[in-house]
Amino acid sequence: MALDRQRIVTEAIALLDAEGLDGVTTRKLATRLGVRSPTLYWHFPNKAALVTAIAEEILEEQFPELTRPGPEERWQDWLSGLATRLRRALLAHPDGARIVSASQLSLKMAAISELAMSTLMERGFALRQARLIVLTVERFTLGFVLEEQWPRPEAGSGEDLDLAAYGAMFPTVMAGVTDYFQPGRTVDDLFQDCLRMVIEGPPAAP
Amino acid sequence: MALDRQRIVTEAIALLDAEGLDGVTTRKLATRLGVRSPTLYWHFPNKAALVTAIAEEILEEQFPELTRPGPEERWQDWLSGLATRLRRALLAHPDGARIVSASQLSLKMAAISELAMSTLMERGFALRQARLIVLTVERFTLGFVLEEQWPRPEAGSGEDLDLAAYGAMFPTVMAGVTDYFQPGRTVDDLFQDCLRMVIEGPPAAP
DNA sequence: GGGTCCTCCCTATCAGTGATAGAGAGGAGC
DNA sequence: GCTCCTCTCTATCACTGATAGGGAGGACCC
Repeated sequence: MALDRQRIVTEAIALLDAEGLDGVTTRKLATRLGVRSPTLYWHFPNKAALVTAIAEEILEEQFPELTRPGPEERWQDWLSGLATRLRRALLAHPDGARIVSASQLSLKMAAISELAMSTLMERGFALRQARLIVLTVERFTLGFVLEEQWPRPEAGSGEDLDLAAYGAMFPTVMAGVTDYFQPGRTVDDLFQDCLRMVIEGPPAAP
Repeated sequence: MALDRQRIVTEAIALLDAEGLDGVTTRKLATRLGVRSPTLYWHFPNKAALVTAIAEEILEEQFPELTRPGPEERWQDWLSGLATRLRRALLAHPDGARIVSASQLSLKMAAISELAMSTLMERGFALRQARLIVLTVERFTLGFVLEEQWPRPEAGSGEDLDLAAYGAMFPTVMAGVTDYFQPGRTVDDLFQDCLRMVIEGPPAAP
């Protein structure tokens, strides 16, 4: 099987799923491809370019095509769905947010921005407003998933002890966390609630 | 001069300022301190702990003390100021956002959250609402600066060419950028505008 | 005073990383 | 048949974070 960019990226993502971003080394990837590591440098100028290609692929998986809202659909709901798909893309692979945030000038990301901004303008927003809204939603989503994705589950160590001390020092934060995740709520709900605040606005100030 | 954590962190930040996060290696840092690199491992268990300490120091610089709003101050203005200080902290050193986002369980960050949430609750917000607002503002700010801070200015290469192609593919995005940075506007204004949207709510939907 | 422990820094060394130089196999096209 | 081009190889670099284990020197106790 010939070695081309697409096959390299596909295998890189498999390796990423297995070992996380830090596990994606040129040697391990080459071994998986039945090849020696310098070979990769014929297809990619350096590792950063490879990571960028991975980022594009991750986005592509979740956005095979970009669709505008239906005529009856509220722009708020449509934009919220777009952000949710973006988050899903970032969550679909370990360190997804780190990877996408490290990839500069992503074409797919730009295409998403283009779609969102032009859609908002069709709905009557001025250029500047459209840009503000889209930028805010995108960067919030990235920041959210970045923190959400941090601690690769490596349980075992003294976790409760830290949590107890933490709760003593920051009672309100602690109360907020435990209050929030009470019945069947998940981080997904948290994201949706925050996203709604960004898009629809915060609750009336008391 | 005795070597202690504080002196190591101070010198690490000087090195960070000079060479960026990737330039902060144990050897370079040790050389600056007049010491050999394994010595650092007596003071820090590993490099991640060092980076976390750097993150705490970066936040500490900008938040030597945490102050609540005055009785007449709108919570929106106070919270906006808090986020602005957070952004300033992240921007004060190269890769600041990367560093802080990579540091897990930052105590200073938790202290900031605690202050913000309890302040909002004093102003009448329910626990859950306070948490949503604070979380959203924090993660948005992190995401914003993370992207803002990306391209370490390394000009020279074919930059205009890319921009031209970019503009052809994504006209609305391009128009938004050029429209925005017209007269004396800067990224600071962009951040403030986005932040206002998060805190005060988006403009009335057309 | 003498012994013992602890703190702090050292030398030597490891495995692993991204990356480059330069050789060579093998097919395409003239 | 020759030449070029595409692709992969071996060999090697400079560096990285990290560990093992030794030793100087002060603190502290008998």
